[in-house]
Amino acid sequence: MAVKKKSEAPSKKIEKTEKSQKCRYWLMKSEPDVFSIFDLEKAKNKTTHWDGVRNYQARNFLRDEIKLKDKVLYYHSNSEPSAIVGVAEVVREGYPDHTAFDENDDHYDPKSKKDEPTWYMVDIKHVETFAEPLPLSMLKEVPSLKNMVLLQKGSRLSVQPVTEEEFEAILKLSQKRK
DNA sequence: GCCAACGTTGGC
DNA sequence: GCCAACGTTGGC
Repeated sequence: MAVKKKSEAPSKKIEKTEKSQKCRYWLMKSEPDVFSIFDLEKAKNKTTHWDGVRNYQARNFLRDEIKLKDKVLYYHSNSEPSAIVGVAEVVREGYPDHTAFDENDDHYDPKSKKDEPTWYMVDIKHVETFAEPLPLSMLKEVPSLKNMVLLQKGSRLSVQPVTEEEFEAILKLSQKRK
């Protein structure tokens, strides 16, 4: 090729001074009949796009707040039992949810235009599946989790924030159950 | 399958 | 802008 190769940067010291932006934590719900954590494990690169969210509050998180490397608790809703079943990681930040443009898709939304999309999604990659799911009934018994969005009465946000403390407490619970 | 809690739509 | 009617979510 005629293109001249750019010379390497003279030094790599940037890496050391690079600030490690603290990651945030989220919980995403999925009905296991539709897409379970096992489906995520089996997916190509163990990765999927989180399409089909049609709620504005959740959309705002997907579009504006969820960043690369953020950790995600994977929750099985409408399940027996409903439970947190594992962890995933964000590998692509918010971009338009193309299923909204597809007339044949269940989540088609004629109001969403390609040049001004209403709905967004992120890509997440499987990190771990808990040895034992952590059922809702059990989470409700844990004092340090009482403020979790998931556990609030009437809460049905399918993409919701989780505090670092809550996230750590849940990992610990999972360790204990092994 | 029931139903409470939410979110959205649309008439006024 | 109000609010009734309707549709959806999701636990049980």
